Amino acid sequence: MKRKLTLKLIAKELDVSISTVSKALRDSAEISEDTRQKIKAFAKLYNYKPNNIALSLKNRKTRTIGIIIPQIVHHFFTTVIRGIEQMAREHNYNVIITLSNNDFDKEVLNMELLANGSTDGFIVSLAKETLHKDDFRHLTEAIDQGMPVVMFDRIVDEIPCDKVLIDDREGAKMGVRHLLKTGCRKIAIITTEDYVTIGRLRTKGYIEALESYGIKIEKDHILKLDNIDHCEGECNKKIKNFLKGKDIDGLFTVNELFAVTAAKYLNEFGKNMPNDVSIVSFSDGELSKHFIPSLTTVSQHGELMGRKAAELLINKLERPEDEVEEYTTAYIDTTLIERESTKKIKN
Amino acid sequence: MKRKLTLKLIAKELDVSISTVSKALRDSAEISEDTRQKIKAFAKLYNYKPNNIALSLKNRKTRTIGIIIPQIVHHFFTTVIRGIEQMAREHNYNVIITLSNNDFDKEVLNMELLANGSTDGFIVSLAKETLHKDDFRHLTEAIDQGMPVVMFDRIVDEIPCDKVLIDDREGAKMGVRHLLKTGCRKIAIITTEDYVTIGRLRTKGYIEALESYGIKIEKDHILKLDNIDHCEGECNKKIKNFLKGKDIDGLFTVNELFAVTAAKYLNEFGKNMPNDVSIVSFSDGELSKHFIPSLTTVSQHGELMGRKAAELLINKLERPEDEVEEYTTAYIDTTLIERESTKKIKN
DNA sequence: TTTTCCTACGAAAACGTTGTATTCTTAATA
DNA sequence: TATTAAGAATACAACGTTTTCGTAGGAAAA
Repeated sequence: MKRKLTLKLIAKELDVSISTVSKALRDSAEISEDTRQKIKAFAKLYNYKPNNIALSLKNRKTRTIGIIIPQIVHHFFTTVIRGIEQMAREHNYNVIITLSNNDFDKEVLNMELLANGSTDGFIVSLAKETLHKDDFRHLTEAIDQGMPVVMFDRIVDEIPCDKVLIDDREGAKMGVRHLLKTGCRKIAIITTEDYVTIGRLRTKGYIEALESYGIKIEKDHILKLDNIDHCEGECNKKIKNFLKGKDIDGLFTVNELFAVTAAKYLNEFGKNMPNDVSIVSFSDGELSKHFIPSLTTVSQHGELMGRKAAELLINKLERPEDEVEEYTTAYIDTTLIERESTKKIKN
Repeated sequence: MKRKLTLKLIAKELDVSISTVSKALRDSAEISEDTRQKIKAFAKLYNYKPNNIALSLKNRKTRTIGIIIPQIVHHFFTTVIRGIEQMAREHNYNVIITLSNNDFDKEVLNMELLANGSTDGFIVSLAKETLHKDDFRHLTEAIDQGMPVVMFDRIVDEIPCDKVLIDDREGAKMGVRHLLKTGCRKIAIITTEDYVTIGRLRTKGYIEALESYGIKIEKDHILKLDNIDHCEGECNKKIKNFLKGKDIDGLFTVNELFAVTAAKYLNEFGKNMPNDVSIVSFSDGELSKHFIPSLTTVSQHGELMGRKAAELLINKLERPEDEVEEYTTAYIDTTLIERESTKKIKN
């Protein structure tokens, strides 16, 4: 349990000053070849590594990116994290992840904690409760203090900062259009209440797609659920009731979970997929891929979002002091991944 | 873009010394009631928060736990992280997560990086490549330097440190026994090569369960695959060939992915689950829950593992200097979660 | 011999804290 | 009146770096 090696210890050991050691290790020309070699050899032998914390303090830079997300047991978020991590690593940044559990207070706490010197900037996806509460002081405060912030996925328009989004409206439109192209005309949607931005936008895309085909929107073809991340008990029941005896030939859902839950009940009702009912789901994940039938999805490319978010943040962190403030909103393209839950398009 | 408030700034503003400010804020009796109130009011007004980095440097403690895992897009690992995060938060610790991508070099790099003052200790699940290479110098080095290390799930016995495991052998035994109890007698297993500890142990459990029922082990009932985390292309083919025309009535797999992949082919071969073939899979996740039929699984309670790992680490971090070194290996119980892919036990 | 200029190193400050030691008042005691 | 005690504030060192500035000593130039 020996103490970590520091410049001071090396200096004492080799009987030179701390400055000399520091300079030698950084290959300063001020130090003679001899001394430099001696010091470097010693440092290497005993595996000296500069202390990160001390460096952070000195440079007032941590080279650390803070991520604040609602939850981690969630395929989409993990892919985003993977993207962020990649990009960060490529630029020699570290990553700290904190979870808000969709809780407003915890989100605020996490931000304060990370803002106290631990990170140089944030990548945030807002907690459901925060969106609901419409209280963003913690964000504006961080920004005011000069902390660059990048929001992704669950964002709020008013905050002046970089944003990374997918075009939820376009994505949903593409998904629903695919159902239309394969011949579906009675298409239902399972989505979220409107205060969840992504749910609202995806619903909008659904509506626009139908309208572009001149199809009237039926209110009872739309099911809005409370939560976008879980679906248990009550939620299951709502989906079951919604589908029971409904005369539809297509279903669009804003996430995988709603899709597989719906599929389960459709199965029970003796419907065949894709022949009786075709399904397209937003969010491409493990469930869609391995479900039987495998689900056609609108992939949101979380990894790319993560990479983009990290890129924007790093740009901000490394821009020259005097550069003018400018905020970007980047859109990541969605892709339709065709699988077994939809019919082939006829030529 | 105003500068962050520091003790120094407050001191200048209120025309007192830095020490006075520090003491006032920490409610030292040395400072008069008057001054104390004045300083605290000012600090509160301008939302002063002590700088974490400076504190870390001063205390030579970061109150940060480093997590090093092979990958994050993985349900089990995310549940473990959630557990660690919970426990950490409860004890006022932060969490830094780094990914090795199952790459030995990256694992070493991450450890070195985090060891340079960023964290007080590690929670590690080893990269596949590390296990394969059998090179653990980075671990022993960290431990030698006084960094507490806790390993979980993908561990190696020789390293002296705390460990959190599930009893893979027992868990597999329980799963296979369940198949036996529901009447299966011709049970196959899809597992990994033996150098993956968890695969080896689960295979062992499978064998022991069969032996306890006096059933002979058939070599061609055992399929060993290379990778435990992915299953694509080549791997799919192997599973398909393995199952094709095989006369079995039960199947045990060491993870969900193998299970659903197998289920897909069994479906294709016209087998009904659970009537023709029953399936039990290790690792309880989203796939098992939502698959049709939903899968009976051996749940490994990742969250509990995470909590336990964090608890062990925090204990080490906060034990008195002179306490004797002692290493614990904690076992987290597995649970059988009965679903639709197995038959009911007859009374 | 004196001055100038390198070379090779060291001292010290700074980053933001905290805790120990010290100083300076003022009031109480002998 | 001189001494002491307390109360209230400050100085300083330390955590581990980097960097600016300073300087000793010797060689070259005048």
